[in-house]
Amino acid sequence: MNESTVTEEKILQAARLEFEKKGYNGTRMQVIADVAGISKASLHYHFRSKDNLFQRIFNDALNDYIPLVNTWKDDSLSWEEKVNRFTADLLEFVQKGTMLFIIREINRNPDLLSERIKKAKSNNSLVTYFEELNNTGQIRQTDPRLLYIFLQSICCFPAINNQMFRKVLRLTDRQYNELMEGYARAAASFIIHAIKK
Amino acid sequence: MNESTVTEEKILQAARLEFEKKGYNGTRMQVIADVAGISKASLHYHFRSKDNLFQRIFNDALNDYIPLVNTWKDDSLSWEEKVNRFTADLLEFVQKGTMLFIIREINRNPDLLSERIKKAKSNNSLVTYFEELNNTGQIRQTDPRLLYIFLQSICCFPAINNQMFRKVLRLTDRQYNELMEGYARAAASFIIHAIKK
DNA sequence: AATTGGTTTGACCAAATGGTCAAATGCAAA
DNA sequence: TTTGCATTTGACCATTTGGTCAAACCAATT
Repeated sequence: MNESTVTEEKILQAARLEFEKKGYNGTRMQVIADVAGISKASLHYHFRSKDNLFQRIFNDALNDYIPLVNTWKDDSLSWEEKVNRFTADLLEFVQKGTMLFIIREINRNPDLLSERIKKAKSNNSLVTYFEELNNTGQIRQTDPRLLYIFLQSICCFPAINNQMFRKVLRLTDRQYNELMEGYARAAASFIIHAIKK
Repeated sequence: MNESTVTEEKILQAARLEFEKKGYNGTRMQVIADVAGISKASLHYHFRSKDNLFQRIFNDALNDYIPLVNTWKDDSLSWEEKVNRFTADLLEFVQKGTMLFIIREINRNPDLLSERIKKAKSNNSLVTYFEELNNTGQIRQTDPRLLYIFLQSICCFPAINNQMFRKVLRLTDRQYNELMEGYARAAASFIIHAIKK
């Protein structure tokens, strides 16, 4: 890893931190430079502009997220086990705090998604999978698209809304962490009960 | 309604629009003034500062949201009917787009919630209600706090993440609206199946 | 008509902010 | 040692932005 790559790595790390915490509009190039331990001029040398740097960070985030939704085929697990694995995987990702970042920025500028989705695989594999379960009568008849939304909602929302949940439920950080400890399992169980015959 | 109140109403409406769409950091006082059809100086005459105006808008939003969670006692509906009403009420609110605003700003500055929650009623009425259902064995044993999170997630997340859902599910605006038409009922049904014995 | 008091505004200000540039620095090859 | 090239940086710039202020405006009262 040459010297330039090291600097750029430091920049990307700092930028990820700042953009995810403060959002595009709340982020200052000077702060990114400070956190990375370099000058603002150097920052602009490596990444031409704020938009440029942001694009990079945002795409990296999407790249971490999008593949998560495609873990439904290519193995012999039962659908219950697949739900278990999906909630576990998604919750682990979502806990990093990247989800609110993605949603916030997509909402600021919907075009951020448009290009990306166009070149994605043909169809949502979760939807296809549950359509099949529906057709073969293995689950209670449910619109697979709604199922997709329910799963995503239950997994993603707690991480996005944790400040509110913490306070409304009057939990200390410790108590909240304890509660979320078993969240993936509880969520999977909730979902499975909701759709099994 | 005197002349001054009219102006302030115009300002509040414009400010709500801007703050909800762009967030605190993305909002410009000049734009609020333009949308309200007055000068920036006049805007500052009525609301001392950006923070001041924002506080007002944010508190109004919270005031619309918080009471929604307390519709669980004081009537003779069955718990299934209460779930139905809750999802319907919450979804109606959430459709207005205020939810992402609230979450985004709380995340920017967690203190926005702290003061408010302290002077709220003693305990979350949904949690109390489902605790009772648990104790009297009317539903499948489930941590009522998790239940609270599940309900909120299923109702709130679609409105927050609609850009993503729309595109990932490859739906036109028309198709998406059709899908969301029956969302409240489908969500309630999903939840009821998940916890009934 | 003159006075008064609330309201509105154009002009202006200071600070913040993304971005540029020429000069300096360091380092490897010749 | 010198040359050449990538990297770094302090100084600087133009624009944006929240906020101020004195002067103008206007409706009601005297």
